[in-house]
Amino acid sequence: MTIQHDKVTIFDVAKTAGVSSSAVSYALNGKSGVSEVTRAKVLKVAQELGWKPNRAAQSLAQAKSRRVGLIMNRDPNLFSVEPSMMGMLSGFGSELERNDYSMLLRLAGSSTEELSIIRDWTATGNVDALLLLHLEIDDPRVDLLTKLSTMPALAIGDPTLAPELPTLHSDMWSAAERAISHLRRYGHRKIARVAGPEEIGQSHVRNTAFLQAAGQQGVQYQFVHTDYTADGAVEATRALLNAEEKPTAIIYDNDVMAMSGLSCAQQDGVVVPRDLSIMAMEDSFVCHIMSPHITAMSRNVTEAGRMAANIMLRLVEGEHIGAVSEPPYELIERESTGTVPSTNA
Amino acid sequence: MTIQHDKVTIFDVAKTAGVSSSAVSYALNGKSGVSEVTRAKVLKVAQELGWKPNRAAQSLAQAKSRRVGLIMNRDPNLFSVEPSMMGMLSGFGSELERNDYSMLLRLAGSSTEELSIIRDWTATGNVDALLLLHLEIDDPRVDLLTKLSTMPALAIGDPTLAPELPTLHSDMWSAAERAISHLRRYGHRKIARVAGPEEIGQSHVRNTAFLQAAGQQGVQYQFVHTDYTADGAVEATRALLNAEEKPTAIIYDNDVMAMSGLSCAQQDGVVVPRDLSIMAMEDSFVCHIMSPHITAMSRNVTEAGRMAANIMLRLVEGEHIGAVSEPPYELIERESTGTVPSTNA
DNA sequence: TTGAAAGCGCTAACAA
DNA sequence: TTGTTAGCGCTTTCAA
Repeated sequence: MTIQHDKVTIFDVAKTAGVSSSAVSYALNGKSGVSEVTRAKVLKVAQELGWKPNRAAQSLAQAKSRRVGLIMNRDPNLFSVEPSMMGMLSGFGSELERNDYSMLLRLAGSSTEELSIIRDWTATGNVDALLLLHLEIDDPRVDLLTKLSTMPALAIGDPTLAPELPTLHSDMWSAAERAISHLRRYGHRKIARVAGPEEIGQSHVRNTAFLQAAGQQGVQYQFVHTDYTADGAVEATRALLNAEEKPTAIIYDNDVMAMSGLSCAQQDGVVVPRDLSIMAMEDSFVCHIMSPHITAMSRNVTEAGRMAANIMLRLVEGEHIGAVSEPPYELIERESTGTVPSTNA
Repeated sequence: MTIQHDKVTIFDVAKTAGVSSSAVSYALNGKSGVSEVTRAKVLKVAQELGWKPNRAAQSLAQAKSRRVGLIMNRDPNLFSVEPSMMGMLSGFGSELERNDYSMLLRLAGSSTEELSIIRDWTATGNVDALLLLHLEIDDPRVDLLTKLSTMPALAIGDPTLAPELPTLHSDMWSAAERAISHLRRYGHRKIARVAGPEEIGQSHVRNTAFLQAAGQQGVQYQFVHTDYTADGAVEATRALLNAEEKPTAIIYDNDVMAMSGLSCAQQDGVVVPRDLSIMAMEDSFVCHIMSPHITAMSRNVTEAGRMAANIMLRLVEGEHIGAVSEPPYELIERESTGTVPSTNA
């Protein structure tokens, strides 16, 4: 009915409700200090006038922006191709949404640029906290943030990669243990793993986790690093299969799987002999190609995103948080869809 | 040297520079009304103190946020899988970066939610303008925004899909004309096209563009819609090949190509007979499989992103802008890489 | 060219 | 429980 067009402020609401502006503020923020009657009246009027808080004013008065920062590295691949990234973002974003927070996104062309964005944010108050993705070994962002120590930040990755920062990570040690024992149960004793680039922190963490798990379970284990190309993954696979200690099962890190565009079907049809088992971490597959079986070792990325959001909200509240663990990987066996082609290389 | 830690404001700068706060403001914003001597002094002091403007205060005073809004539909696929999306975002973001703007990102779980986010933004001043992606036919967002008319918005897509809004689009008519004449030059007279979902605005625009181009050049033409799955694309291809008027060339819309994970190689190896030419719009391929030729009909998505950013900046300045056209598609012929496998279905 | 001061819209401390 | 008022940090008008 009363569709106002120009900026309706808290004073407009106060006036038409016949109360003071502070009463309005209290009422609308659900704070005490105002009677239920006034609160109801204020809410009704605010609704009718279509009032919404001016975010800039709110931010200024409260020294809080209700925004969290996200820096996208110029290489869009890291965001676009890795499916877990978007899954996380989806959980992350929807949880922020529920709490009336939003994400501020900026683009960095280099590590230096990224650092200067972080500096900018800590000085301008443009965000309340920030999310650190794709941790690397000796990551300069981690350094900077622990040094500044004034901007809450959550790093997604193993605690060892960001010792002083709150982190959210999936328990690679238990995942590796279970992956290996799963393959072992199917009779495999020589297992290899195709890992992502060496400088990616996650690859490194997995290296040691798998090494230990394999050692404990007494299976032979080797790994090889690749870049994020299909050719690289194929190359690595060939190298493993031509080696003397040829593995009977190969585990592919999920990022390799995703970035290089490999899939079980392609592996079967194009590169990999039919009697080879393939296991990929996180969102991908374990294929037992001789039997119509697919087993997925899967990470709940959406839930991880939600957890990340909630941790950040608590960080903004000033809470101190250390290393948090995601829900454990799930091992899912199911029938193959049967779309695996029967061709071979 | 003088590393201040707590908030350094414009007054701190003014005091240590021995001038007034307004002088500082003028100096730092490059405005006239202050002598070069003072300006230099102020800049030096500000630098030393590590001053940066508080964004909330700036936004409040100027009624400008230096942010543009982006709403991500809950379906992360639309963002993650379609490669042109991230390419655009990259160009868009870097151009914003140069202008000291950033992107505010929110997640919508439904169309209704998306609309309410738009309403929220127009009321709270949280963004200065917004970018509309993935236009649909009779898009409710277009309706809402033309009705509100207070929030500048740029729609990415054909002007016919958002008649009242500024739009940025690639010229499908000329692209279709060139695609068809290209295939025609290779002797094709029966051409088919595998399009994306019917409700996607872009599919619709292409339908009519290709129909017209084919009519003008006197070639037979048909199209079929698919969903964004590999199976759907394969299904559609089969249907076309089993039809009476079997085409000798099939054009795949780039989004189908990207979303369904098809590639020239797969087409050759898995689904499509070897004597079939494949053409995909935008970032993908025309394969002349009998000869070692690949032709790409490619859209410069990064440049499109940059253009989008600059248009938005002008919109924020109050400029009136109508339909803008991206640089035309480029037709690139090159040698095949030779990785196309020789297997067949 | 300068400086003082009045906003911008909201929050929160303080009085009434 | 209320209303008044002083900030939050910056921009910008207006006098000096």
